[in-house]
Amino acid sequence: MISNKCKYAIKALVYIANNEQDDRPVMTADIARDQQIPRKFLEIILRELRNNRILESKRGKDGGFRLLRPASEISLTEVMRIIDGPIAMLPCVSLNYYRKCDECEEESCEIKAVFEQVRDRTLEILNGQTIKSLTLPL
Amino acid sequence: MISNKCKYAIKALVYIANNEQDDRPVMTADIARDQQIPRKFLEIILRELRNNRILESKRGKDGGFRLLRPASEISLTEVMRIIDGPIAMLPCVSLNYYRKCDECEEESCEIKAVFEQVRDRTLEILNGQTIKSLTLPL
DNA sequence: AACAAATACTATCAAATAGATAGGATATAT
DNA sequence: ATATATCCTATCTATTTGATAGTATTTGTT
Repeated sequence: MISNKCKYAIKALVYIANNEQDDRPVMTADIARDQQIPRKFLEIILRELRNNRILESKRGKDGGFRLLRPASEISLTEVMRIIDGPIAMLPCVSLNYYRKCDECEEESCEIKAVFEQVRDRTLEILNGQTIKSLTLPL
Repeated sequence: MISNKCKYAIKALVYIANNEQDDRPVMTADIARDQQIPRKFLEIILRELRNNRILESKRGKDGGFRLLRPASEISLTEVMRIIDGPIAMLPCVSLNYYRKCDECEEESCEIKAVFEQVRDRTLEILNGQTIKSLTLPL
């Protein structure tokens, strides 16, 4: 399962992508209202995405958030890794958050291979998706 | 990520399958020692698997656990669902633990389709795996 | 009957994570 | 100046994760 936080992050980014026709940044309050995301929680998420160079922010009146890159260059996996960490089902099989298991030697691990397969199939799908590909068609 | 508990459950079942040549049940203490799983925690896991009709137990001297069915008829997904619950990445996309999202209408959900794909590819792999297929070749 | 050895059960417990909320500081357009 | 937005810090509750302790019960053996 991905966390609610991660789901909110993805939905917020898609919302921003869908509403960036003019050059005014998108406000937290608008996203929160339209996507039914708790406003203060969303603030934290958007700031985290900004700290990770997915968004840029503008403070003060007429402030808000804008994508720092084209939506087509923000992959779903990148967002998921920022918010939730590993995508793989086992730490010892994670590409970006690898951690050795305490209790088993990997050479003799019976279950590692299966979860490597799951990881590969999952990434095939998720790597192909970007914020752009999740937006509404024009 | 699957939980440690789930990883332990799978490893314990594979261990039991690998050690059931004679008809003596396999003891918690042996599994815990050989697989480096905390013993008391393992007790809880094995009891849970017994309550879910994966294992049968025998108490008292020479007691222990045995598979209730052939290893080839215990799928990996069944075990994972017992211990960890849903396999899907979103509740609204889970086959066995479906739950509607609070904040969005599914017809207009932008991210549902992707996670349905991930679910299908994941299940293709995991459904094909059984405790038998994870055991050591003879 | 006594004993040893195994699971069954109940009750906790600590740490981490999830999912937020509150309140004030700071920046900016008008 | 003022209104409005993000920024930041602190806090909070509930749940989950991962586990431990201690006792009850069952069973095979002597």
